[in-house]
Amino acid sequence: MSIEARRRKELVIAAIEEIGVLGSLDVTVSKIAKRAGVSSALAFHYFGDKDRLFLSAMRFVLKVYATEVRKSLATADGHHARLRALIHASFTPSNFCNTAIAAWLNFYVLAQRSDEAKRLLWVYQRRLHSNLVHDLKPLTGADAQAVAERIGGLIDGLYLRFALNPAGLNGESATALVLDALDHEIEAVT
Amino acid sequence: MSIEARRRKELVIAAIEEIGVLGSLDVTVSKIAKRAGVSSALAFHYFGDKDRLFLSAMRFVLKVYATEVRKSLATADGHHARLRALIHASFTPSNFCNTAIAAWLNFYVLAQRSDEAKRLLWVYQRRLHSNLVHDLKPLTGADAQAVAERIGGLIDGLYLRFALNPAGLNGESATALVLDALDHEIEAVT
DNA sequence: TCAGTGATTGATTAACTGGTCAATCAGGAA
DNA sequence: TTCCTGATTGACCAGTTAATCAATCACTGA
Repeated sequence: MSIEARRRKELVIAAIEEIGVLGSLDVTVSKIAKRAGVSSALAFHYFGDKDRLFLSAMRFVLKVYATEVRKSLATADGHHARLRALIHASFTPSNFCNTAIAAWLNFYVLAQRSDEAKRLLWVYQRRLHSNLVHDLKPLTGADAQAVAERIGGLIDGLYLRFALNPAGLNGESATALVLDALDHEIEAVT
Repeated sequence: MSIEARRRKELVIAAIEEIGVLGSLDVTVSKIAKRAGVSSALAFHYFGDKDRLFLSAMRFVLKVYATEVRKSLATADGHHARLRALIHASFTPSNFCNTAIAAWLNFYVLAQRSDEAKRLLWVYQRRLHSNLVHDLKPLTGADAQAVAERIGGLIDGLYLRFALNPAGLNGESATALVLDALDHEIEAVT
């Protein structure tokens, strides 16, 4: 791993942590750099400006999630199992933790003023949606679109509720909640 | 209406609008005051500091929502109708619009650093939850808690999705989506 | 008339922050 | 050695902003 790659990663992780601790995008480049053990000037050297550092942090979080999804799907056999895997991956500790969710919440705020941030979140939602639809279709037929909309929406909603009250929800209970919703949706169609 | 009450309301509404336009809490008191047609010093005179202005804005938004819910429930007869009214009220134009939702999203961010903001959102969630449970119990029995969790979560999730892409969703489609989820949940139990 | 009270503001300040830049440093190639 | 390139930084600046404050202004009750 080159020095540049390492520094970039360290800064990106520091940014996520700092956003997580502060709970907002109102973090200073200096604080981020200090957390990464370098000077703020180096952050500018590598990322150009603050927003590009934020966007890199976003890509990092979404990539972690995508990796989790891929890993989970690899071991799943059959449509129902794949749906379960998809839901399970959404509440894995690497995503469903304080820092990741605080950052994720703030990325929605960033998306209000950054088209690139909006695009990234959009890609995430579309991918989840099409994954859901793909395995829902054989089980629910024409209702797959609407069901996917509801399951996806519920997942996002639980993220939001976790952001407000991390103690009131954990990965397992959230997974169980969504799995039940899935079963009820499928049951209602058949 | 006293001058003080009028000014406070004007400033609160200006704050919500400004947050809506900027899409973040990174708004200046001066801009808010200018939007309200007064000087920034007056905002400090009435609210003491920026955070207390934000909290007042939050209370305002949540009160608008509560009013909508009360109005909607007043005309509903029977458990199922009350559930429909509850869901319908959540997607009324006065709540489910660009400015309100942008503000609402940022209140979740505010809650990351303000206990009072956290408490206010907590009250909102609890009230929705207990409202749902109250009318769900006769229809779903012991599952009422879990179903309410899912319906409430879905509503929040749709708010979030609207924040990202206001064009992809409107009040009617969102209402229909949640109503279908409700029907499927009830159907699955009976 | 006049004193008192709350509304209102322009001016000011102290602190902070994004971003720049010239200057050093370390290591490899020639 | 000498040169070059990328890593790294401390110092610095220009702009912004929350909060303060002394000073008006408008009105009311005695």
